[in-house]
Amino acid sequence: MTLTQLKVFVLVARLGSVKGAAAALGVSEPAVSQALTALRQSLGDQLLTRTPTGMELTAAGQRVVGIASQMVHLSDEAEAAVRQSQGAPELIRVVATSTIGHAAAPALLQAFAARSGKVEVTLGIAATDEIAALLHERLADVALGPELPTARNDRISSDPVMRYRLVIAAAHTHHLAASTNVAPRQLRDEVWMVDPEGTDVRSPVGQLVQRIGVPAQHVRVFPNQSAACAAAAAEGAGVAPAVEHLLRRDPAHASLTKLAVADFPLERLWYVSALSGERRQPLVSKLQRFLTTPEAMHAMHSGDGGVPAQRFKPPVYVTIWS
Amino acid sequence: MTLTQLKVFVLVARLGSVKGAAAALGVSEPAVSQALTALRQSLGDQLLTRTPTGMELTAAGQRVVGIASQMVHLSDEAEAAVRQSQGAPELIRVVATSTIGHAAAPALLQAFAARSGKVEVTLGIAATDEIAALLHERLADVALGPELPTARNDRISSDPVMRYRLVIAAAHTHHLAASTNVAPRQLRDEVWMVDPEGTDVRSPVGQLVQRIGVPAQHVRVFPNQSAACAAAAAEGAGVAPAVEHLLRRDPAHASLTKLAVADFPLERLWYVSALSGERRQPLVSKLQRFLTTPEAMHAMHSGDGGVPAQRFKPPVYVTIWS
DNA sequence: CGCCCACATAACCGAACGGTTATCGGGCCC
DNA sequence: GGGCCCGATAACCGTTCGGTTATGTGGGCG
Repeated sequence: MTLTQLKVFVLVARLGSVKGAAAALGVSEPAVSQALTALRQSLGDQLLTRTPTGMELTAAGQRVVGIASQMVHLSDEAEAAVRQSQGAPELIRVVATSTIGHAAAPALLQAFAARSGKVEVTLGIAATDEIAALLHERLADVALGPELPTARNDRISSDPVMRYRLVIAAAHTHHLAASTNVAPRQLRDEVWMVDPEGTDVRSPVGQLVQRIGVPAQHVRVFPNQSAACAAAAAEGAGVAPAVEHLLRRDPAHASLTKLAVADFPLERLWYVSALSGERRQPLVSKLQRFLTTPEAMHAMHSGDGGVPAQRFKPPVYVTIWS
Repeated sequence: MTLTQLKVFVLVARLGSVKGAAAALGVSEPAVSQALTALRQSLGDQLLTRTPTGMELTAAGQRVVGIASQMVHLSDEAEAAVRQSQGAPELIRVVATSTIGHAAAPALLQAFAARSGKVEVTLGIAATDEIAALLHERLADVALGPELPTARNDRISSDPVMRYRLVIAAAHTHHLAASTNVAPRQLRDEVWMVDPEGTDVRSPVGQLVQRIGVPAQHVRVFPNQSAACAAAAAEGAGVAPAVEHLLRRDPAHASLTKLAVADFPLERLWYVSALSGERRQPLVSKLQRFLTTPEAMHAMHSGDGGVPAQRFKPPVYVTIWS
């Protein structure tokens, strides 16, 4: 399997004709035909068959053409990436879960970048179980979020870097606001206002929602925790799980109270995760060390703004529904 | 640039050592070193530089290693795809926007598959502006949804296949339920209960929300239109834009009414889109023809169930936040 | 029937790929 | 300063790749 062979295959599949592909590539017809034969042999399938009306994809060919097309696309992209980053600063690509990614990471990473000199930091948001894949595919260098399960023999290491407390926020007018001892089960019929991480069964909030047995239609998802808190404050009903020290600097803070739910505040840890088996990028270790410094703590509590986070939503995907 | 060169590069980057990579691959050290040199020349960047502690990625190398890793991954995947689909049925991969994907497409595609014999149909959900990319990358064969803008010189053709009417549903107890003439602007302060497509500014509902100027915190997103309608019915407040004929067979139908909003019901069309410049897959044309038949109309109105739709959320991505 | 069109195959060729062994060169460390 | 470790380079070699021209082969169609 060769990139040029793949390129030829994709073109023939598109045009439905060897002749057409040859013309498009400016080479002779047998050249195309041969490239196809070679690919056929190396993959063990005809990929394309002759029909009266042109060339048609086999079942396997249909599956392969999408993959091949992307490989071709990526080879172009690699060249573009090099051209574009000649002399560019060092790059560290951080991915975080929703809560930390919106509320804490921007300020933290800005402080880190400012302190490290010529460094470019990017920040993406993803669900917990996407994060492992992103690290493995080297689409992200390091992740901030809950501890990643070290499933099978994958080589991801998670180290705790920061302690936080999860509280249940609600409006002052909430019917449980005055209670001094709320049982978690009492919250089952509340409307839960959560950020996207709240739908992630591997996050603390997601697990909580699941454990209590909140019905799905009572869970309202907001783009971030701040919006969820604002809604809880505005509507005067419903509960919004929130990170205590982030809540404190939230605009809605004044009109919210923490419910006295048993077991709360919940003590949890944020972890920094990266591929461990291999040589860690120097910047990754540097970031990890930075996150445990008082300077980082201060940056998180004081600042907002900084490196903007965006949903990890690239234009194109690799593997389709499988 | 060769696949084996990329494989070598990724391995060296991981291990931070030429020697280690050579050992891992079971080849001599110069073989690895040379592969690296060749890649360096073809890309025009050092990619990896020697340091006292091992090999370190350059700025360009950092960008390339993720891309290279995926190309290697994809080459494996291509082989797996062939093995897995020897003798498998023909495949047609449909992508649809949220509304049609959940409510109409499953029944339609099931009817199509049943009628066509040995065919495998998969259905994915994506936002309008992801769809064009998915078609271009050949990750989907055909799309159902709104008309796709024929931007630049891209070769996507959109053809109308089905007419539908958009209505504004609300609970019988809604304060505007009895009005016989509601101006759109009156709905600005309502809570809008929408499916994910409602957040897509290129969908009819998204445009409506934007045009009326509904503030973001008044938009509640539900996993599908049926859930949004159920919430509107249950809460007795808020409005849920819905497709009229799909609403008719919705469980919440009995407790909902259509508001008499000016300009409503809105007449719209669903389109089927595919790459046009190239040879169209026979199955795609077949599906397109099928969708205009009375049989398809009947399937959509009667059935639910069928081909299950899932969010287009693969494990791995191609392009990073750029 | 035989022509024609389009893909496949054959035979051939230069260049690149992927591998080897041997040698050079540049930091670290004793 | 002298090893020593590790990567780069040199010289060499067989195989594959990607291309050519020439020659099958097989299915519509006049």
